Amino acid sequence: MKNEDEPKDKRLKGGDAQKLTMAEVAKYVGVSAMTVSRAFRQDASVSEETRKRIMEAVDALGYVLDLSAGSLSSRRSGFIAALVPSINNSNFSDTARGITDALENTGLQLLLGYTDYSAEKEEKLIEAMLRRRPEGIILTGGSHTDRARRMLDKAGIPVVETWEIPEEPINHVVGFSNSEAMSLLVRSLASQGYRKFGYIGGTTARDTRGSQRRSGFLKTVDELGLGPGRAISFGVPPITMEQGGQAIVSLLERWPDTEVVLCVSDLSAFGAIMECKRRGMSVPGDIAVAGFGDYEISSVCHPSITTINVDCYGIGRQAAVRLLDALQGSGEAAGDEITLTSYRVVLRESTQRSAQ
Amino acid sequence: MKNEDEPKDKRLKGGDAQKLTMAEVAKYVGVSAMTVSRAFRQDASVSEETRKRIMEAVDALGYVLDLSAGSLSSRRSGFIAALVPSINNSNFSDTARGITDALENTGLQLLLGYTDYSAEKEEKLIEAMLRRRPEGIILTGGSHTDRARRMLDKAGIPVVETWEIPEEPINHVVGFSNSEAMSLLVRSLASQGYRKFGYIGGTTARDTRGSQRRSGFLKTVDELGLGPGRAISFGVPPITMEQGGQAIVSLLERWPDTEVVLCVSDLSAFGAIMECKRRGMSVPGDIAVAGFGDYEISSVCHPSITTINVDCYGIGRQAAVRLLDALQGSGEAAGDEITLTSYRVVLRESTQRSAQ
DNA sequence: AGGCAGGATGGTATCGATAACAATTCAAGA
DNA sequence: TCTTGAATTGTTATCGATACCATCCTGCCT
Repeated sequence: MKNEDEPKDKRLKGGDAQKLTMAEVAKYVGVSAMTVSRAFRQDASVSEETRKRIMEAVDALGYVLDLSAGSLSSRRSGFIAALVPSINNSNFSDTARGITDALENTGLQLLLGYTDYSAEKEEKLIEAMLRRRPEGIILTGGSHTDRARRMLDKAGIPVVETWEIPEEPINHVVGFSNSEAMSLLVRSLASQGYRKFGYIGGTTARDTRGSQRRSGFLKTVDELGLGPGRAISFGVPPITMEQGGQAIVSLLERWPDTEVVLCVSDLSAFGAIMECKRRGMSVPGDIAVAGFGDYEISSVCHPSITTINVDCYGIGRQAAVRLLDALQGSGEAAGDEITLTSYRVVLRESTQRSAQ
Repeated sequence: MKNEDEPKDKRLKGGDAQKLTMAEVAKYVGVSAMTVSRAFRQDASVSEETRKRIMEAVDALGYVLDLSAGSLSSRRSGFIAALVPSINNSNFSDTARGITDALENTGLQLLLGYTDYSAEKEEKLIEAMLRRRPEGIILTGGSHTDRARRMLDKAGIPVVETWEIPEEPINHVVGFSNSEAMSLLVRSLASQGYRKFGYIGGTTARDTRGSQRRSGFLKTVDELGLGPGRAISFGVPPITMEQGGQAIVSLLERWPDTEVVLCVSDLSAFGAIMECKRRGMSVPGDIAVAGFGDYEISSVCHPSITTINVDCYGIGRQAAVRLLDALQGSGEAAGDEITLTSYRVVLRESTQRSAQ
């Protein structure tokens, strides 16, 4: 009764076999489609022997599970959406990596988008993502359009905002205060004896983390009684290394006696340092420079660059864990939490005071 | 007890509205679900007036289209899958950006995965992606497991391999010969007068592009009669800047008279240069260094780094265009094509021969 | 006037898997 | 021996949108 003499040699040809469905696998094995479906999950109750036979058939036929059908009936898309400003920025791609890694073996897949630092683009992306019915969504920053907030609210899925502490969080938060982190860097350098502080970075509303770092800088310089901070702005994000170089030139033209320059990110700091060297200035001899983010480049660069180390990977990882928690124990712990991630000052050569 | 029933401002207040369906929008407007469905497409025949009313209702109710349902019945997932070795590498994230940009306004969404330079991980990812029934798939490189090839073949969707020219292409190819590109760089530097060439990079099977560059180097040095090339290997990809620094130290210990060192990528070249400077050596005075990939860092660095510029963004963009072509004119031009992308030598300070 | 093209809209049957529940088997305990 | 229930498998009804075809209506041509 188990002899199936149907021809089964027309596989490996692609195209025609594409319409292979679970029911056909079931028929091939001699069970119901439901049993095949169960064989694909780990928790389901299927006898080892049946599962083995099914999996052999799956292999022989080259069947691939169709999740889009499955997610419709189970009402679980298996997606987590995440939006970052840019994937070219290694800080954010580290975060994306953290998310992906945390999602491993959960059956959830990451749907990644980049907003290009634009709230409008973010709004569009959020809508595009929600159309896929993600089970949760991770955002960068706390600045969103009204419509975006409404859509997120209505979607009824957990939301995690990352990389900063929004004034009005939507739901969960995993991040740190960019302003305080920058403040810490200022104080740290002040305690090394630096007095005349310059800053390179934008004020644009596009990059709220950048703005927060800037205001942290200005506030702290003020608090320390070190006169008004000297700040230079340049183009819109994403910031380039080259712009850092241009900016430090203007800054030093305007305030030649500046002792140390803090930059919104390591990338601009690197650009600034390289431009200085190109012009024959010594760093930190003539001018000290610090960055933010502790990119790989900063430890390798000569001089190595003083910076704030941020746990980019951990932000992603923890954001995903928050989401998973919210999805599992949905009944319990409905509280929106703020998870603070660590940062620390990394003093390196670029701000070393020469012994004198 | 009544109070207990009250919702305590729980986050999921949109929960009830979540089950909002197209049929309900239709009822609200007084049309059929089919008409609502049509209103969401641009080509469909719906009167302007009806569409306006529907869209107002969509807005008022906060309805969001459900693509997972749509893709099941239309049998078009709206996904394109792309696998890159790493998203932390800006060369590949540029490619991802190229793909995303080319997909804009096509109604297709990018499903991105990273293989971590592992064929096994690639195989798993391919399966995970195929479960979402992507309409096309973009891979990096031409080295895949047998099972991966079988799955791709059976999937019956267009495949584009990128970043190199595989010996046995699956389908479409968008890339360039890494070996020839490296060869061009060698010849170019030889014509500047360099004679003693060193190379930094791995031989690992994980990074086929790296291996190709290496063999291109060795072959060309040999062809030019410049003795056997001096090659140093180091750890597994993803290569770090720091490893570049370590590698050049070993290389110069072993072959102190080396005149110029070529690196598998700009990142290791940068690390090598910085390490030299740290040790008080001048680049290019004492040793010349060149990279591959023309990362942002190379033009900003001091000294700026000689490299091969690769059209990373264009690779992504063209790969996506190939895919779109294959999807549209599926009847015509079934031929698998190889699209060559451009590369060029960029001579910079790091290999400048001093006038003497 | 009649007829007909073509735009606008509705009705129904899917798409492929899974939830929910029913049915069956088999083993162990009363 | 009968009962009970856990383990395994089957049946049916969806999930929510869209393909496909039918219908209705308007306006224009001969």
